[in-house]
Amino acid sequence: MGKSKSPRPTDAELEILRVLWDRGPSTVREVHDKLNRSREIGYTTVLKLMQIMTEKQLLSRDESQRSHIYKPRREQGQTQQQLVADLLNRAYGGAAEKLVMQALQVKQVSADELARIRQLLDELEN
Amino acid sequence: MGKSKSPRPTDAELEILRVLWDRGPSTVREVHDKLNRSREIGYTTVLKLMQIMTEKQLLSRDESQRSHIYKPRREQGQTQQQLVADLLNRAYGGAAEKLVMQALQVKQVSADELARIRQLLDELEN
DNA sequence: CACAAACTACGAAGATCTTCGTTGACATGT
DNA sequence: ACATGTCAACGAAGATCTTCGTAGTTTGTG
Repeated sequence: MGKSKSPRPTDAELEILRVLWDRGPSTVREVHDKLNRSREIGYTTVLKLMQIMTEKQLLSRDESQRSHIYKPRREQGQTQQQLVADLLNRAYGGAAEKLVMQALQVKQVSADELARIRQLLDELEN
Repeated sequence: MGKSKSPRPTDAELEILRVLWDRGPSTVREVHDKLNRSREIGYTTVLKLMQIMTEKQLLSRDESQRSHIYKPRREQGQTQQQLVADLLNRAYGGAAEKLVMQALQVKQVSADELARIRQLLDELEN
């Protein structure tokens, strides 16, 4: 045993991942500045979270500088895919069609985007 | 204070909701029997969860019989929609297209289902 | 050099989630 | 009417999440 597979990121963790996806590899300071613009949160809170995420293997960090530089360990798409697969199983019993339907109804999707989805449907047809 | 809006169901709560969606209104015993088939879980654990869910307004119950009968307070679709909207915001920054794409790639979708999705796309075009 | 600023590490508090044991009320069969 | 089984209520333990204060270290500046 030993190897625990990487767990689903929590809400706060996902907030941090989103910043890193957006900015690329960043220091705690940078992440905190970004988050702090939308909500009040202490610097050490972010630091602690990022340390824990590193333990959990959600992030890796470069410690060669005094200000460590963090980045996600898995690709954005990979994490998102895991999350959507998870929701699919937990809430839809695996019925992807239903999930897709509801996602499309929740949010306005542009004509361009609809077109790209159609294209994907065509590819899936084979 | 007082009126809190109904929170996102937790994992264990969602398990219970799925049983109720499946079976319709049910007693704790019935829900427990169903859950217990797939994993080991105590009767009072399920009872407690369902009591809490009732407090949280996720369920309502009929107490006229000795064995109370529980049912979800919101429609299945409404809850699912809330969950998918939530994931959309938390993990995709609202980009429904991306979520849809990844959902389709995660799970095999039949030709029938693809057709129905196409139809929805057509409707959304207007 | 000495002081201030910025950084990491650590511990701990409070909230929420999940789990179950215990208790007391009620029902059923003999 | 008593023994057995079923039920709801409650409390509490242990896990995880989120938050931040404090302490100690390194860097930069006068």
